[in-house]
Amino acid sequence: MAIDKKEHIINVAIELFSEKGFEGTSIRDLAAKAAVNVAMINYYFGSKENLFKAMVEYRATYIRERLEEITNNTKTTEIEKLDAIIEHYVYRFLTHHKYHRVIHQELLLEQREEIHDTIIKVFSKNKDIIHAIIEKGIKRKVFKKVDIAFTIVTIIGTINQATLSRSMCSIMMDEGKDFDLYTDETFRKRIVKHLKQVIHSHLLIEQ
Amino acid sequence: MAIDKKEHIINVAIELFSEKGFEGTSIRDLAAKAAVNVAMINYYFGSKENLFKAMVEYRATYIRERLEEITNNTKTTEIEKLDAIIEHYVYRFLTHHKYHRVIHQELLLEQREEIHDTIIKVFSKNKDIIHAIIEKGIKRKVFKKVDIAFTIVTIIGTINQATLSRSMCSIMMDEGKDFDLYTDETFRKRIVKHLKQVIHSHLLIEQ
DNA sequence: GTTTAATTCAAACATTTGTTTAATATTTGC
DNA sequence: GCAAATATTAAACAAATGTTTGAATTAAAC
Repeated sequence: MAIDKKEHIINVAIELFSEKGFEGTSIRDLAAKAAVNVAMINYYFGSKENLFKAMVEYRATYIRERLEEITNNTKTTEIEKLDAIIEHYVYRFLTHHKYHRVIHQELLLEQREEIHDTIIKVFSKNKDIIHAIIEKGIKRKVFKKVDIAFTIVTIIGTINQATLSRSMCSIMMDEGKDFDLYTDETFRKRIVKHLKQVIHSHLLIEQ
Repeated sequence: MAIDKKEHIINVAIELFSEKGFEGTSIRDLAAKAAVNVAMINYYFGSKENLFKAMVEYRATYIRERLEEITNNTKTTEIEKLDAIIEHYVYRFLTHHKYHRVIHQELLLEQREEIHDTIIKVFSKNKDIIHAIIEKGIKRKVFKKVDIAFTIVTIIGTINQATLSRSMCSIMMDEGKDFDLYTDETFRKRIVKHLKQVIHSHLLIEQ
């Protein structure tokens, strides 16, 4: 019962923080939208900042499992692994775009140290996994000797740029305001296709 | 005299908004850091939001001029134009990273409609310029038939990802906290080299 | 069914917020 | 050098902020 309510508050927090930012969202906004009393948030989480922490940790490592699954599959080549990673990242960023927007904002602001560190740690581990795959591809001479760090920057940066801002996306796609990128299947496939193409021609020695 | 002071306040605003966000920065913080009376900000700009507007417009079109210069140069090929654009963007994002961080944040939040529209319009025009160059390259059959919109997303996304967050960058580069990416020349050259490489192999038909 | 613990609530708390005021100081135009 | 406009200030304003309180309600334990 209590857990359900906590989860409900966290989900409302994701919604509001992603729209208005952490400082832009008041406890009263939050309580109203979650249909609970203002005092409940402090009762459950202790403080607004602790709610934020709980929110961040709520989904912190949910990408990792899939990344490790992909890495540990011995039947796939390096480029197939990267393809799978691209597909998974795009899918996750689109379905959980609000959560990722909050995380992204906090990463930029570097205000709340503890939260920032949590995000950094999660990201760092995921980076290492991708790094290892590209490194192996280079060693096996199926990949060119590229700048691995920036190759990852391009993958994540492209996905972030395409999914984080609705209006930015509308401009890019020359789409109207009614177009919902977060549920549009052809849009998702278009990012994936493009990004795979970029990474393939960037990495593969012969194509 | 008045203009100098206005400019000074705007520069302090860029500094603080980029660190703490718009809602996270109080007029009193701002006044203290700018060493002016709190009332001066409303005296000069009317309101906190108007200061924000003034700040956004302050440098709104400063990239455009160079973009048009690059386009209008009849002696360069399409790929040379793109190379010049990449160099310029990276340079500008690094030297004015605080301003760009503020703009980026506002683009994500979509809170203040008027400001958001200004940013969108500026960005949209710049996009059109780059779009036209790639389109011409495709027509002239020196470029592959790529997804133009997402190619621009990759360019801007890579630069954003590499320059917007200091800590994100530190992870990526495996550098310590003392490393200052915004002034490091070899870092700048490394982004440019990587991004040119990515775009070349993505676009050019024979290399 | 009573006692104990957990939950919910409206109200109050002390700060902080953006903004305005009205008095004072400074600069400008002549 | 004087009048009018501009700039600067400390103080006050009302509204909003995160948090706490203490009583009331509900659930759990025995």
